[in-house]
Amino acid sequence: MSYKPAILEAATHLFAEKGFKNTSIAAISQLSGAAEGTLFHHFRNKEEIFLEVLKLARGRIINEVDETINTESLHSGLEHVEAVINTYLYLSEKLHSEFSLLFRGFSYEQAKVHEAWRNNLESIYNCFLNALSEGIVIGQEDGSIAAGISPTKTAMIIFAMVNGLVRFDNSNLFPVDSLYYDVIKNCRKMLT
Amino acid sequence: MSYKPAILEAATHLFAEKGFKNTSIAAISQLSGAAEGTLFHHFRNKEEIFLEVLKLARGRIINEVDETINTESLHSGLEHVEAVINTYLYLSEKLHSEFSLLFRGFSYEQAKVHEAWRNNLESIYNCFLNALSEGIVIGQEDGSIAAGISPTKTAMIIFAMVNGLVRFDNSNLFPVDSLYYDVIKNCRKMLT
DNA sequence: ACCAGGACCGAGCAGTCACTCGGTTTTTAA
DNA sequence: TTAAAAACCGAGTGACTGCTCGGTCCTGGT
Repeated sequence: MSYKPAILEAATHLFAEKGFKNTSIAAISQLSGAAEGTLFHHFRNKEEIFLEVLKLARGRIINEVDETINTESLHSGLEHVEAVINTYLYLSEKLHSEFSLLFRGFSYEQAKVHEAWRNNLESIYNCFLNALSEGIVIGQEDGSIAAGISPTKTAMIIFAMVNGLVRFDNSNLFPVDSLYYDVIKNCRKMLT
Repeated sequence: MSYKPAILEAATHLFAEKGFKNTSIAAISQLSGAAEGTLFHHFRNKEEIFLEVLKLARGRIINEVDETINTESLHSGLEHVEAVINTYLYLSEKLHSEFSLLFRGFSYEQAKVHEAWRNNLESIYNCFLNALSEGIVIGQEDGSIAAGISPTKTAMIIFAMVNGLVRFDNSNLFPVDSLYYDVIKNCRKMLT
């Protein structure tokens, strides 16, 4: 057996809670049970640990999205869009740590230096954005969504809304559990 | 003359770009031109510098909001809401660094330790949230906004949307300049 | 002219950090 | 059974951190 999975699990939680700089190798070592030297046996440096954590999170999130959306039987484009939103809200609770990683800001500078980090984050965002705009296109074909609106622009706006709310909740700024129904309701207003 | 303003200005930019932990006293000293010792003559420690930076940002933002909204002549609640949104979009560019500070996540843990930090952030958010829900209430009285909706809930949803978009832009994730008109349009759909 | 007090300085301190390295233990495969 | 490989260990290292402290410089009031 190897400590690698335990290290990644511990690192996921610590990076999510405290951020990259605020998480020390010593802390990951302690939480995972592996000695500090062992961390550097499995990973070249701290940044590589973070990259692997991001990859893992991306895999988990995208996997769940594909599964949830493809499993459900959707009868219209509007239902498709609503399913994506519900999935996002559902996953933000189920994969709390992974979403916290998403929400930790990566400034322009950091992203330029660590392009690999940003690529992982972007592909998670794009997964949802694409699913939303696909749903809108389908909806415009079957008539469940108004024809005049731009799929990509509206997808971005809806995503910003849902993402913004989840972020409030995730960072304990405002409680938003009671708003989930209102979100769907308002999206319907925007789309029909 | 005192280095205090220069220190706060330098700290604002560095904290906004790199975050608290990633900004060193040495860096603030270098950018401001003041010696390291001088920083600790004006401030007790690094955390106090950050707190003063937050206070300054809050003052600037809230001041601008009051000015902009009170100056404009608004004929309906709907116009009031739209003015708040436009102000937010406008300020996010004008006070770019200050907004970056807003967007840097403060996890539950950090916020518990540094309650004063969170209070400043919350009061900025509440400034916009209150302005939005006030506008909705006014709009429901004068008939420009539908009666059925909840002011506080809808204010939160609209704010999440606008805030989410600005955050995308601010952290260079997606360019959203072309979406500003669509934001207003979609808000109108939600409110009428 | 003098002095008190605030502004300013930067070498130095103790602590923390990511990371290395020489070594032991465990696993794997022949 | 044995030997190579992989996993693991933790004391040690140098770079960096926030912060202190003894001192100089500048300014305004008398």
